[in-house]
Amino acid sequence: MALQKQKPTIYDIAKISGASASTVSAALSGAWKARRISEATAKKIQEIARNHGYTANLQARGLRKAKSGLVGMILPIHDNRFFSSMSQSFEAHARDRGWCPVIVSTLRDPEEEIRTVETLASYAVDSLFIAGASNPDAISEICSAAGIPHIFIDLPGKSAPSVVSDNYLGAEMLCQKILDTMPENSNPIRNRPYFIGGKAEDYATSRRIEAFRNTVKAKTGSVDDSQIIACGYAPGQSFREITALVDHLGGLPSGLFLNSLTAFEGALKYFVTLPSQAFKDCAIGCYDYDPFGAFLQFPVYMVRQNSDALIANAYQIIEAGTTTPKLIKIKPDLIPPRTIYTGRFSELG
Amino acid sequence: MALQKQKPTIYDIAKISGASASTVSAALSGAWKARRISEATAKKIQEIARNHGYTANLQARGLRKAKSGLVGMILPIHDNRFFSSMSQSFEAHARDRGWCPVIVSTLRDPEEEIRTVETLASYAVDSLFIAGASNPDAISEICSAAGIPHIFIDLPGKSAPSVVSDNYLGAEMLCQKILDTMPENSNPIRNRPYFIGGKAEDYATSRRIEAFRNTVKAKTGSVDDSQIIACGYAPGQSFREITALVDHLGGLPSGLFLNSLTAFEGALKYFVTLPSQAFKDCAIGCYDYDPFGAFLQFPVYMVRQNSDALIANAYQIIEAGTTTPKLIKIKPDLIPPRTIYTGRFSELG
DNA sequence: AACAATTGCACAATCGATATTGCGTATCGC
DNA sequence: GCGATACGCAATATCGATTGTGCAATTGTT
Repeated sequence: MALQKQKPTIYDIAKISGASASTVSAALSGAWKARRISEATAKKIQEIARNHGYTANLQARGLRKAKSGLVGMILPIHDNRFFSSMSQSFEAHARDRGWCPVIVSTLRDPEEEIRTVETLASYAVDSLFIAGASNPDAISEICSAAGIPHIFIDLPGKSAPSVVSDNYLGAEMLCQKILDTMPENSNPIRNRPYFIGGKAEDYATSRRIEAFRNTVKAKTGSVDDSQIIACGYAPGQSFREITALVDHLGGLPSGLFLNSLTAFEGALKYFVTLPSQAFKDCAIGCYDYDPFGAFLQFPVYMVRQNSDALIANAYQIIEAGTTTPKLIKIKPDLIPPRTIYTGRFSELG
Repeated sequence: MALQKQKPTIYDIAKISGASASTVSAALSGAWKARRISEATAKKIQEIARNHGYTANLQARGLRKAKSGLVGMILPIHDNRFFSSMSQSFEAHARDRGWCPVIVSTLRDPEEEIRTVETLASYAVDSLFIAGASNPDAISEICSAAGIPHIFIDLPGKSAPSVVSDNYLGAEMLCQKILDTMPENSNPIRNRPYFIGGKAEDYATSRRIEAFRNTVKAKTGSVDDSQIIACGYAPGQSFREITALVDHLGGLPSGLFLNSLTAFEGALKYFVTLPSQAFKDCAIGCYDYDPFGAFLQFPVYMVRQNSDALIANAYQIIEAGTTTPKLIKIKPDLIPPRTIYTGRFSELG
């Protein structure tokens, strides 16, 4: 058991089989035909390798081939339905291609982003998927310098291809629903929808804010800056902002556009302090989908970004070898209240 | 820009600085003091390296040192609050130590598990955290053969240390709450709690089933096997089982112990087809916590496993160098309905 | 039978870093 | 003033795989 016999290398297998290391390598890598190794020799070596539990040292291979077999993805946070379902898709596609996925979250910290990209570059990831970065250009530069094909998900990079959700469309649909279902409120400052969460500088959020503005303006004639509270993504922030808002308005506004699941979580943290009927006069929508969010004590329209389509398209582009800027938009879906979408992994888990 | 100058290596830096590669290595790795390189030389080399954008090739380093700087974790699925918050903790702890986290999900497929562990071993991960594996012994064997320190999370391994949730205690607390809040039902086969989800063979589930049995028996005098429906973790499964159950009982039972968030999701998919008042006469509890699950149209008691404590303890054990079997139990928390726990990352996201 | 072509494989260089060894020079002790 | 340390660094082997090259032995050609 505890025999510290190291893992066998091609040299061990070579010794045992009587062949040379290069022959072993060829036999095991599948290159034996091209290298004119006889089938008998190849089979024999493969058999011996199997019996001795040989597995390749992927660091050595990676060093030699200047490739690693790793595909990297960076995202803001794991602990979120949107991103974790992206992880799931990312992994499934990687697996299909025999690659090993490395998913790292950067907590939306620009420095952490850079550090992470550099680390992944040092491990020679063969390509990098970047979701929700705050400084795409700096990342592109590092990747380009290291010769790493990369692609941006859900934010357009200036110097690499991108696959984004159609944030304008999604926000427009959601906003329209909020406006349509918004109850009349006698208090004018409460009788209008509010946008909560996200960072105005972020591409996705900026598109959504634009849609919010336009849609609300078209319906109600005007939008005040105070209706847009881009307080970041953290639950703690939105909790504080909503608390303050309700305090200021003297109650919930008649419409709430929650810009992310995390913002929604923060809102929820406040909502639980309210009596149940408090939600009667507020139409609530959330950009991003969570099955549990779809069945709360109040109806919620949610926008489900098609994370699998985002990822699938990104893989296609990467595999096609495209490195020039290019923008693909994926249409999100508006999910009505009480709709449980369990996705392509509903038979797993 | 597009100058295909490869990333500089220590040899490039050596040439530029006039020093030898080994000196460059020492200067950059921080080992220069121990290797009696003068501070002046070291500083000069570091400066040059910085100016030329040198970063170490971690594959080469890994090959040479027979270490990779990678820490692996395998888990069943990303797209789940319990596991994704484990990922978040796992990563944070890895970062604190300067390690690079590699998190891979195996979809509870035993073969995939083995393949994944072998792949990670081939990349020479320095240690491996195994959460929710279906065949711990096989994994242990591979790791031991490869000399990889490993630890099991939430299931006890026979040949390596483990950190587990106190599943019995958690299930007991949850079950007690369900029994306490369970409404009286005139129909005897509906007037009892049902346990839904999970695999009876799995350690965690088996402990929970035991607690369920004992607690229910203590309260009601008996438990029938039909009350325990360990139909797996997939939402699709629990959806079908609950549909069939309600069909068979002629309505919801008076208590439901949902054994995982995924089982809960499946239940939800059925619940949305029911009228709102259907839940009045059913006490529902879920093992595992989701903030959105805490505020549904019906009250739900949830058990929050302390994923951060699980991970933190696991890191401690790994760092202490413990490789012998050992079992640490972490107490889970019972979270009442309408309680939004946003965790240690509530200021992020 | 002489020569060419093919087959089957071994040898050695290489990837980029680290670790061991050793050599010349400066400093020290007495 | 001469050997003993200490110092500062270069050379070199090494990690385990891949790959270009070359050399026998076999097969084929006329």
